[in-house]
Amino acid sequence: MPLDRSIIASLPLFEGLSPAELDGVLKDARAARFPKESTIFEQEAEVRSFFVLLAGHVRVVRATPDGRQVIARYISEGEIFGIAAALGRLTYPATAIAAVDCVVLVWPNAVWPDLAARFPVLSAGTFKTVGSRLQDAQARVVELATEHVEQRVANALLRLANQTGRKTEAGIEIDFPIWRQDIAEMTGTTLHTVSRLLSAWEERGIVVSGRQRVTVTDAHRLVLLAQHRSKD
Amino acid sequence: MPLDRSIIASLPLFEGLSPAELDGVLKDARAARFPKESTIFEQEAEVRSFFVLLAGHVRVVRATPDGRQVIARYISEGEIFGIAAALGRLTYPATAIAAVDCVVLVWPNAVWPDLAARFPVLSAGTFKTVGSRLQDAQARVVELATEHVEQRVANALLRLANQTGRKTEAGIEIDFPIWRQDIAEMTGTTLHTVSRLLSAWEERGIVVSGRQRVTVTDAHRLVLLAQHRSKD
DNA sequence: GCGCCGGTTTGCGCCAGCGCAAATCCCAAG
DNA sequence: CTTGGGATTTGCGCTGGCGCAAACCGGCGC
Repeated sequence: MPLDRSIIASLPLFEGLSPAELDGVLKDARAARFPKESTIFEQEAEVRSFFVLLAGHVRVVRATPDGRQVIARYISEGEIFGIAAALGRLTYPATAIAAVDCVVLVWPNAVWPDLAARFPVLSAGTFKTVGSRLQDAQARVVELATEHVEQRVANALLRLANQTGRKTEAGIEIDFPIWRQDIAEMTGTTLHTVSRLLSAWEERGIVVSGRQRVTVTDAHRLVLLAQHRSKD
Repeated sequence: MPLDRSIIASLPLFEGLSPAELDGVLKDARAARFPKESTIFEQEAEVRSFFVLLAGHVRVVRATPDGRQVIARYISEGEIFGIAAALGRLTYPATAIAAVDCVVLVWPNAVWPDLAARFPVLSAGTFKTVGSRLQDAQARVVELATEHVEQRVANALLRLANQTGRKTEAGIEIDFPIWRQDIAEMTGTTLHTVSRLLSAWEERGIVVSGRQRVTVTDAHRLVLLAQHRSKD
């Protein structure tokens, strides 16, 4: 396993583990590569593993019975995901797809109880991750329930820019291929509406976008759009 | 503390604890009564305690910066809530209000790490609870993103009926006072639309409703409404 | 260089559901 | 019994945003 141990050791999740302990944690793990657009695990499939993302970006998608789908979140480097087992589930609630070529650590889910018991740091860190996902999900519920499409799309772009933005001379570019349909599935709208919004924003100099690419050039005005109250 | 220990012992959360262990868990708890419509904890307030609901129903509400609010969930008897501390938060992300007169157990949040370490059953149970809340929240995201108001309201009523329904001769009655505005805040719509829907459903014999009261008389047809695809 | 294919843009018509406003109803206090 | 106020119902007009369809565009393979 030619993995850089020091990079792994520096992940927040493993903070506070001694090198020996880290060895113990990693003993049961294997590294795996997932090429762009390949499936890491599938919704409804039996839970066999949990994962830590070392490099790349992962898209987590929930499909509805009638074939529509919603992007639950993007996983960034260093995050733990696929932890359905720890939450007492037998099947994955969503599908995970590599948005770009990815490197992940994989543990068989059976080792979780042991790891969690031996390394409270891990358990607490996972609690924290789950907690922030819960916050996140509930914030999105509020957003979907109270805000207009324009605000939601603005918010989604801002979140992406914050989470995975790469600074370029033009502005903050979202660091993986994303197309209109994706943004629509993050915000509960249609690719048509997203396209219209991006076009309008591009005209006003707030974003620059093209095929599978979005760059936020004026984050400040985008924030204003995101906060815009219908009653002001 | 004139609390019926056996009732507490029978809660799923405490399953698997010996009577002695249960004593240890309860040693740090105190019981408290919250009258109808009183606030148990407030959004943004510093986290001081976590709670288990012994009797009653609690409404958990998130307020938006512009004064609108969204009902995150109703807590039923036996559930743990206000566990922001376990999730690494310093303030509560929402406000909890007693929907009816309530009895709760209260722990100072400082005892959580100790309890979690000493009683893995508690920790795992809380993980499970948080996991199911996360599922729930993400399911609501999908619902809000893909379904129409009619389906969302139908789903909300079905969830309430399942979670807290009381069988009467007329059908399944929701067991606490709930008004149109509440249902609107659970589903991201307005009380007007909810009222129109309930009126229409009442005409068709699917529900009976009145002031602060809803009874589902034909759950089967309500399920059909909830599942109705726009393209059928 | 050309054509194809999938992503993107844009126009157009429509309607679900919101906002406003008024009427009505029902409980509870007096 | 009467009255007041909050909950609920209902009508009406308007519009945000969807669905459909067509045009457009840019990269890639041949």
